[in-house]
Amino acid sequence: MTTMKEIARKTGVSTSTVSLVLNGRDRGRVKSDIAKRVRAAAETMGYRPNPLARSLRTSRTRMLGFVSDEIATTPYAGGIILGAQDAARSLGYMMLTVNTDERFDEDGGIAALERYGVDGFMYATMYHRTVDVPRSLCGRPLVLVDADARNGGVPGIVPDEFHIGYDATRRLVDAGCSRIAYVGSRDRIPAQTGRRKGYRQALDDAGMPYDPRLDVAVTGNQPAVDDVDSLMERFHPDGFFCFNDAHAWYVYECAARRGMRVGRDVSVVGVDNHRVFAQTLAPRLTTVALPHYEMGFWAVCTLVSRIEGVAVDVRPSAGLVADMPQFGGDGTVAVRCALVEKDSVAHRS
Amino acid sequence: MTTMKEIARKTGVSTSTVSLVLNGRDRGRVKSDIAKRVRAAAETMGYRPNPLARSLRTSRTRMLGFVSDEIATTPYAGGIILGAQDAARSLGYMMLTVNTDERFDEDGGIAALERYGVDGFMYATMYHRTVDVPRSLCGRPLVLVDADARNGGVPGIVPDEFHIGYDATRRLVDAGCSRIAYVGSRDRIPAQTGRRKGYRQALDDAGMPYDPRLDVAVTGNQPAVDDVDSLMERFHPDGFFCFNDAHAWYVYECAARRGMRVGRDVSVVGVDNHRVFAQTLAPRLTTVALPHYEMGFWAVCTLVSRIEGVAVDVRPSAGLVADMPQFGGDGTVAVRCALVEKDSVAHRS
DNA sequence: ATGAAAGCGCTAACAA
DNA sequence: TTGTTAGCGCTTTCAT
Repeated sequence: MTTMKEIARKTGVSTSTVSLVLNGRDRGRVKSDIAKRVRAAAETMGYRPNPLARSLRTSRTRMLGFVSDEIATTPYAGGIILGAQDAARSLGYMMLTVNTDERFDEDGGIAALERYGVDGFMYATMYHRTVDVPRSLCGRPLVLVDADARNGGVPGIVPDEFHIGYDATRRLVDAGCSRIAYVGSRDRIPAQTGRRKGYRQALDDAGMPYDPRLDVAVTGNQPAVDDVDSLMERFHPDGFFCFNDAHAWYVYECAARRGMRVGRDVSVVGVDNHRVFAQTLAPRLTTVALPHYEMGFWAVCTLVSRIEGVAVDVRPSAGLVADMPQFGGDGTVAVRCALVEKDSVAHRS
Repeated sequence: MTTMKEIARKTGVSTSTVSLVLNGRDRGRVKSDIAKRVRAAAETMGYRPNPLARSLRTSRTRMLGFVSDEIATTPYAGGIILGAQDAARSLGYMMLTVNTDERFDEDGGIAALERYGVDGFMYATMYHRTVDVPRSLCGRPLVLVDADARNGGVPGIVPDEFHIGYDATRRLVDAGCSRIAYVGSRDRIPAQTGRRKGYRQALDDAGMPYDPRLDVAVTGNQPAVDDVDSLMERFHPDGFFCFNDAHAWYVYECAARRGMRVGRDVSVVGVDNHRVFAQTLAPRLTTVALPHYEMGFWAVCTLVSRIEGVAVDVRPSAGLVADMPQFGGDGTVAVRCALVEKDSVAHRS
């Protein structure tokens, strides 16, 4: 590991000068040819600053704490972490990840992060829900991911549930469906209430009647299949907006049982909660992609811009971006989700 | 933040003494009542060591680098990270996570980790496969997770693919199935070859004939469904061992189409690759649980024991453990996977 | 425009 | 048994 001292010796200047130059604070303080020599030496010697040593003086570590509550076993997390990491790397930050089991040791992990001197925190939940922000996080730079703070006042990012419901339903409307069902969740979470609102609004905007019998909320597994089965049996929907891909599976199953095919006899749009469904299991499922990656990315950008007190300007790698909100906003912001077209929607216009 | 200096001042001793005491190296070097006073002061003042400052002297950070290749968007990762984190916390380590996009910037992230002074590395792939270990990792303490090193010589942990196939098939044999099919993958990866071997061995041990027509490898989506459909149509298997849960879905779909029910008319055992399937989608699916959590946990334990040169002894939190291998071994080790019983196996003995 | 010196919190020789 | 001193790599006054 090359140190500033070594560069100083080699260049015949003092470490202070090296420090100034290498931190880009040499404008009008160091003669430009000296600066050049220093930079050259640093380059050839492969100098890389030691962030830990630096932090001892500055008490800034360029490390970010990522606190999440991956309850036991969750498949959702990936994208968020990925997005956060990409942003962190672009901005020269490192992510320390910690998971709190919520009930016990909620602050243990946070305290550890603090000892390691992280510059700020992200608190992420693995599905969109309302949380009590741990008190140990109050006062520190903090951004919420996929979570609403019960007491408000904390910047954060969540999917735009309303538009998920709206766009999905709209897609079915555009395809010419005339009896569009919503297969929702029985949990009272923002995702359910928001998506359902979007569903109803889309119907309304399309001048289609809202039929409460087509608006179901299911739970469990066998019961859910039974409910969907009975929905099909009695009311013959020709389009289904499904709370998530698991719910969509019920429709696939029931359709298969009665000799119908999704994309031919019925149309289905589902929220791609588990991601894998759209990729491996049911490529034929038209999905609304949750913006996990984008949320992670946005969170880091926002956090860093607060830490450094300046706007940051990096963009996620192309192709992964759904619809990024502006950075740096206060309060919670919602990302619009992308509709990913597959062929599970029959066109009958 | 309380520092040693403050404790020293308050206690009327030198910081060296404080350091000795607080690091537990005071046996026979510091009078026990002084030690007691120091410890008491540390306690009441809420002293917590500053790991960064310490690392400047010791060049040991108690930070571990977790390098993974979450290709764009993977649902598998969660468990590994979770297990690794739990182990790390028990052992007083912190995890820095970084993802390498493999093609570009493979070493960028690793170099960053190195600058931050991690004590060791984990290199994890998000499905069991053979990898070239990045050269930048050579010579450093390193443990592979869910990966085989192409050139060998690196300790690591992978699932016991053979036993996955063996146990799953055995389960179907025990249930009285007489025509057991294997719905495999067309990828030539350890998971496929290993599981298939286990399948054949289990048949053999049960004295059942191996029928190559029941041993299929599918790919794609529609083609896969078609293949399974034709398998059912022509050879009427009564038991299916499926490469993973996505493959199992094909069986569900085809069964539904012909009015058959899994768990009644046919039996299915699948590998729970995506985890979510077993939980949400198909609780009726009897699954072999991949030991992601366990692998992460084991990896950290092994890594730490190599770093510190001593055996570590922590156990994962109960209820999550399939079958942990012993710690500290050299070379790659395989974890036996747990079979999770659901009711997708019909008993017809 | 440059350098000397102090110090961030901690550890480890070496003295005493 | 305890304290003094030096220094890890870096930043930052303050002299020069």
